[in-house]
Amino acid sequence: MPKRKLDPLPSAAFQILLSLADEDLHGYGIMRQVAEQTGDRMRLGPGTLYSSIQSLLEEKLIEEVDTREDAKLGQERRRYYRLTGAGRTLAGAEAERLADLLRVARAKNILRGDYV
Amino acid sequence: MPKRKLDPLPSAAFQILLSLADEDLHGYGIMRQVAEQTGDRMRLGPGTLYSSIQSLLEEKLIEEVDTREDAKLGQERRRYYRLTGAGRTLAGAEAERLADLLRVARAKNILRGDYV
DNA sequence: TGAGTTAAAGTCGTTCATCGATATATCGAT
DNA sequence: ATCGATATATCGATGAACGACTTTAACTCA
Repeated sequence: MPKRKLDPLPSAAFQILLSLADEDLHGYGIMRQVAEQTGDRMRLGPGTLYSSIQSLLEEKLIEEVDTREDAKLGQERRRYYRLTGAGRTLAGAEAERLADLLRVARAKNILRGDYV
Repeated sequence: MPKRKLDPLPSAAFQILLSLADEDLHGYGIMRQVAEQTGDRMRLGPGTLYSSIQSLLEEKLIEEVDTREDAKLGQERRRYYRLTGAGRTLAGAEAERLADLLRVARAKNILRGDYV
């Protein structure tokens, strides 16, 4: 049987899934969204960005959406992406995994103990 | 100025720091502790384990402790490691970073919203 | 109008993290 | 005496991440 790629989910891929959780975005928009979402502490360079998008598409965790309704000329270069059901599920599982890790960290007094 | 290694902190390295947060352990013990800590969802193979230990030592995030007090014969092969102050600080910073990510995930309804 | 900036998608090569197989040796139990 | 667990370590392959670079188009504004 063919081994699944993106297992474990690379952190760049998780960032991308997160950024698409509440809105469809194009590549460049994902870049900005990730930077914003992490308070600029994490940036996706084009290398990581576009190759991650490629894998996510292959695993059908995101899909490209036709934006014919975007009638603005000069916007055709944009390629919008949307989270699939599988993508949302996987992002949730990854978030749970991180939450477990944080529980461990808190139990060991690595993190101050207030609500995360 | 010389660029710091382990920046960003690889997830295997974080796991190791976590496993050392409340007790000194030797390599093999770290393996088992990581597996236990993550409910067996994450395992460190020897390749990742020993090369990560190497980098962590170089960056003085962990240190080797002489276990002369362990008088048991036949245990001399064990090499015990301990978290340094810098290691604890860095682990904390990484945990904060993950906590931030989880806040984003929760805000976007990726994670069910109870206390992590 | 033309210059510079930002938006946008992408390629390429390098470095580094991760993994699994393999090696080697000791220990405890059967 | 042999087997499985303990224990440390190396090696080679794969793959993730990064940054430099490229190309094209649109926007700003002097």
